[in-house]
Amino acid sequence: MTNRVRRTMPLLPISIVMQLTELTARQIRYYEEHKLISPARTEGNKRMFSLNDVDTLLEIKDYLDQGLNIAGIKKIYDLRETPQNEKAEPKNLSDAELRKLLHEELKHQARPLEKGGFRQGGLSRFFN
Amino acid sequence: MTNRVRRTMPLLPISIVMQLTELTARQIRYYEEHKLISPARTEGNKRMFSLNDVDTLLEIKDYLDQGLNIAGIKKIYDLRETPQNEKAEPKNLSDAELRKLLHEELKHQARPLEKGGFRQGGLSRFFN
DNA sequence: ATTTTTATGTCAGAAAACATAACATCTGTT
DNA sequence: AACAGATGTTATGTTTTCTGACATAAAAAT
Repeated sequence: MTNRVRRTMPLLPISIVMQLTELTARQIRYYEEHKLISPARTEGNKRMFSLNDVDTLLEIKDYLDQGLNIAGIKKIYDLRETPQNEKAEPKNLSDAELRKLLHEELKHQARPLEKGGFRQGGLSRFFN
Repeated sequence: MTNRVRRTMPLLPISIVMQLTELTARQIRYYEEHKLISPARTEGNKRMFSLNDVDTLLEIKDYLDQGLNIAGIKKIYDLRETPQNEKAEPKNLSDAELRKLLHEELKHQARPLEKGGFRQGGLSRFFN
């Protein structure tokens, strides 16, 4: 009878997002503070999250498990959101930074293998 | 990247459901009081609604617009949830009651024609 | 034509959920 | 050892939601 939720619609309070992601409120707010997500706000200033936000949070968890730090994850997202002019100028992100990022990632190559047991990516667990 | 939300999962606070359905909290609680919906509760007793609940509420709105009353809508839902043994015994719902229901509905046949402007059914508006 | 019932509005008081901010702690890096 | 990053914890204030009571307009019953 119904379809796909408009994934950007701010529907979920932080308590639900905590359950869905198994993150603490502290963590979620910290990631927002560092611009990894930007949940909407109610008139009364309460955060309201979209399904996209939840997806992003699950990704962040993954990246952190893989040894990346917040700065690294941030850079990855900044790159994504800037397909810009077909890979125009290298922008203001130095090669040094990118190399460091890559290095960081390689260092931790022996990854923990999904402690949750299963994680087929994103929100698939909650959908059908 | 993602799919269909597990429609029975209690995800939404009443404020969001109000927006989604354009019902007041009073109305939503009243319909619950009359067993048309049964939203989950948090530990702290706050209502949490599933997408199915939202669908149901939109249906209720429609039925009310069509002149049905709460009792009538309730009966319809009770019938639905009782496909039971392939239409076993007529149960405890008398023919008289059913005739009354039908009559009720016919009386109001000249329906208002969707004041909202558009309503293609269910949550489709919020999905893609 | 009254009286009753329905569906909803509104208000009050209490409790839950959430907000921000500060300080604490652990871990890995310099 | 000192520091920075990520998160835990606690305190305090605001928003949201709860239940319950009373009010009311429209519909139904008498």
